[in-house]
Order: sequence, then structure tokens, then C-alpha cells
Amino acid sequence: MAEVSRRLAEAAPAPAGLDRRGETRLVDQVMDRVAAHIRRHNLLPGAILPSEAAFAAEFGVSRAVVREAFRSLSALKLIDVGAGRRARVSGMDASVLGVVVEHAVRCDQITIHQIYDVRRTVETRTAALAALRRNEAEAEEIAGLAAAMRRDFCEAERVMEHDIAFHEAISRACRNPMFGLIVASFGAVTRQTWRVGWTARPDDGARMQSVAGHEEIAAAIFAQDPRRAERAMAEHFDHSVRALLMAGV
Amino acid sequence: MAEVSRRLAEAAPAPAGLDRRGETRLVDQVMDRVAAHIRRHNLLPGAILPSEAAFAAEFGVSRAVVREAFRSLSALKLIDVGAGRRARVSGMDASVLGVVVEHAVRCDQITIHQIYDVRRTVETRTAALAALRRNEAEAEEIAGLAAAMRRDFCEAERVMEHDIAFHEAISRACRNPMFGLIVASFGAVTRQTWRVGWTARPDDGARMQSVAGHEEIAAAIFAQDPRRAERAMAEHFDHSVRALLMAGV
DNA sequence: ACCAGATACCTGTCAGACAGGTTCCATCCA
DNA sequence: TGGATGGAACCTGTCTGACAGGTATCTGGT
Repeated sequence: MAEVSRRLAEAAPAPAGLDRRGETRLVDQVMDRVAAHIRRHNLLPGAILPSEAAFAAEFGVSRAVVREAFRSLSALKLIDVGAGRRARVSGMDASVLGVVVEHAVRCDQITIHQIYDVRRTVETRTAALAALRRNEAEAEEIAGLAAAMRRDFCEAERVMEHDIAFHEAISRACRNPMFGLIVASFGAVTRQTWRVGWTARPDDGARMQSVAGHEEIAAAIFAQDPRRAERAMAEHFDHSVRALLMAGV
Repeated sequence: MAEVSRRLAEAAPAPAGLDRRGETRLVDQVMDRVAAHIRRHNLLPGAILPSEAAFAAEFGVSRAVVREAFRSLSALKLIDVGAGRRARVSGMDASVLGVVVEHAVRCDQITIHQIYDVRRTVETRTAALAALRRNEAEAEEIAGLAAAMRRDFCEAERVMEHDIAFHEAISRACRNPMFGLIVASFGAVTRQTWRVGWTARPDDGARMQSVAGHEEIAAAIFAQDPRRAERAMAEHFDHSVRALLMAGV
């Protein structure tokens, strides 16, 4: 990684004058400059950035332009701004991807079924990896969330939150933040569609079967059996997709 | 989908006064309001939004605040703004995820190996799906990109671009835009790290073997053989990871 | 050495202004 | 009548200056 970081830092171009001919918006250029500043100085999360006024003076633009650039970077969660204190470099954040996916679903650019196909692909893998890599605390957290689904069975809203937390906990236990990022991004969409699948199941018996499916996944991860975890997760998604099909989605 | 969209629209809260007590930044509130406006009116990509001044008047804030909110939404590629013309709702865009992932890699929050593990998981699936769903044009495009890698073999930069385009073409041929989104997001990181793996291979023979691996994937997709495509893609990633390991990454 | 107040700095928001781009309509010419 | 042309209205991009309120830092006293 250090090797890669160094290469990236070297690749950062030296600062030059801004293009004032209006071919590219000043705000976008300043965004690139600020991002380049982070690269050039190899800033890590938590590192503080120069103030808006400092960048404005350095680039010869008004503070409003720098502000909009900061705002954009903040929206992408690349930096973290707050009243009174200087902007800081920010760590990874799954919410951005969640917003993007939610927008795509809302605009009919992605269907729920396509999301489920991706989830099945990704989460059968996270389940297997979690079974291999989970520690005691993670295994208990996952099992605890499955148990909570059964406990709060009558309160759909709570079951949903446990469900989402369950899948995210597995993605964390697999020790690959990139999987965590992707799985967490599904949460936003799930909150909008989960109820459809839940109510589409014919009766409480079918709903309880879904809970049992989660428990089986948790048990497999607890038993450190990756094949069993993968199979259980695949079956869980097969049931979920079938429920959505019955609902006519 | 229409069902889901309707539910989402109903869930959108009615507009109320902005919180002026500074508990939440006005810009963030305006962002939410604009997003809610899109939901409430069920706007699809291409639909035009009210002007900055209109929103400023509606919410009782200055235009600067609305501008920053628009900028943020534009950075997330949820809307598309341009000089002179009104802002429009934007379609799906993979570049956002690419920027986020690139930042996470640069900040040592995700390693290249973790990215490759995700890629292997996702792209063995896209290869299999592409073999099942590709049409003639897509099969030829994929095969053509593999051929282009062999043709431009001596120009590493071009081989890399063909490589990236190859994987993206497969992700498009699998007919699931969510897979396309994820695969496209890897492109930004690949551009920063591809050369490491390429130069780490011991000789041109090993490099040519990598090209042959792409050709085998293309052939499998052309032959509409999902198992073979999946196997070929898996082997391709195994070789790539081995090359990175030899490079000491 | 430690705590409290003062101070300098920084961000959040506002108002107004102007240049340049886009859209649309009305007018004019063929 | 239909198409081209011109202009007006509107919109965004950028700048300037200002002020309130939050944060961090320094200073001074104990």
C-alpha cells in the first residue's frame, strides 16, 4: 500500500494556473485542486485542510467558489466540514453509495430484482468469508441480531432494522471494507422495499421461516462452516426473491 | 416498479418550515428539500427542476444556500446543472462510486487485494450472466477489446484502457446496471494500479498469457457458455492476484 | 502547573451586482 | 406559410463585502 500511495502522490500534477476561459467551471477546478492537495500531501483521514480563505487566496478565486467546492467534496464524504473548525479529510462512508443507488432505483434505472441478484452474488460470498474470519464477538452479534428478529417478530419495523443490521454485521465480519461498503449501500433501498416482501408472504408461518433462515445463516457462521453459510445465504435470497415475485413486484 | 415508486412518493414528507436554530445547516436542509421535491413529483432523469431563485424564494433562504445544495447534489450526480439552463434530474452515474473507492484506497482504508477479492466475486458472476444474455453486438465488442489488447500489446497504456473497457463491456452485457455500476467504479482504482501488476509479470510471455486469459473469457461469452466464462474469469483473477503478490503489493 | 477569560480565526449565511450562456418568442424575409 | 433571425427574458457562474456565531488558541492569574 505504501508503494501505491507513493506512486499516487508522484502522479499528482504540480499546481498551475486555473483555466479562466470558462471551459471548465472554476468550482470543478478548485475541487480537483483540493483533491490534488490531499494526494500531494498524502493526507489521511483526520488531517486538517487549509481554510477556505487560504485556498481562495492560493487559487485567486472568491471564497464562494471554494465554499462550493468544499461543499461538493463534503457531499461525497471526502472531507468533513463543520462550523468554526477547519475542514478535515474524511474516512470511508457507505452513505454516498446508498444515496446513489436509491436515486437509481427511484428513477427506474435499476429494478429491485437486479439489486437482489447483486446482493445474492455479494452476500453469499460475505457469508462464507464471515464464517472463516469472524471472531467471537462478531459471531455473537450476528446470532444476537437473528434472535432479535424472532423476539420482535410482531413489530415489522424492528424486524426490518434487525434484518439490515444482520446483513451489515456479516459484511463487517468478512473483514473486507469494500464488501461492507457495498452491502451497507443496500440498506437505503431495503428500507424502502423490505415491507413489500414481508407483507407479501402468505402468513406468519412463512415470515417465521424467513427468520429461521437468518438463524441458520448465523448458526453456520458461528460454526465456522463457510459452505453451509453460503448455502444458507443463497436459500435466504431465493426465498426473498420468491416472496417479491408473489407480491407482483 | 410503479408500485414501489408510488410508495416512495407517498412517503415523502410535506414541506414544512426550515429549522433556523442552526441545529442543522441550511444547505443540508435545502438538499433534503430538493431531493424530496424530486421524489414528490416522481421526476425521472431529464426532468427540469425549478431555478435556484425559485427554491430560494420558496424556502426563504439566499441563493447562495440553494447554490451550494445544488452543487452537492450535482457532485453526487443526482442532478445535472449547467450555465444558463435549468438543473435537470440526472441518471445513474458510476463515477461517484469510483471517486469514493479511489479515496478509500488512497487513505489506506481499503487494500488492492480487498478490491480484487470483490472484483473476483462480482465479475465471475457478470461473466456468467454475460454469456447467457449477451447479444451479437456485445459479444463482438468484448471479443474485439480482447483482440485490441493483443494488437496494442507493446503500448501498456492502451492495453490497460482496453482491459478496463473489456471488463466494463462484460458488465454491461450482463444486463444488470447495478453490476455495471460496481464494475465501472473499479476503473478509477485500476488506472492507478494496473501498471504495477503488468510490470510485475516476469516477462512478455506471462503478459501475453494475461491477454490470452481475456481472449478465453471473450470466447466463452461468445460461445454462450456461462460455466466456461465463469471459470475463465476466475482464473484470470487468480493470475492477476498472483502477479500482484509477486510485485510485493 | 492548571484553569478561565479574552482573542483571533474560521465557517454559515446574507445581500447585491454583473457577465455570459440558454431558451423562447416575435418579427421579418423568402 | 415556413423558416431564419434577432432580441428579450431568464438562468447560472462568479465576485465583493459584511456580519453572526462557533472553535481553537493564547494569555494571564492563581
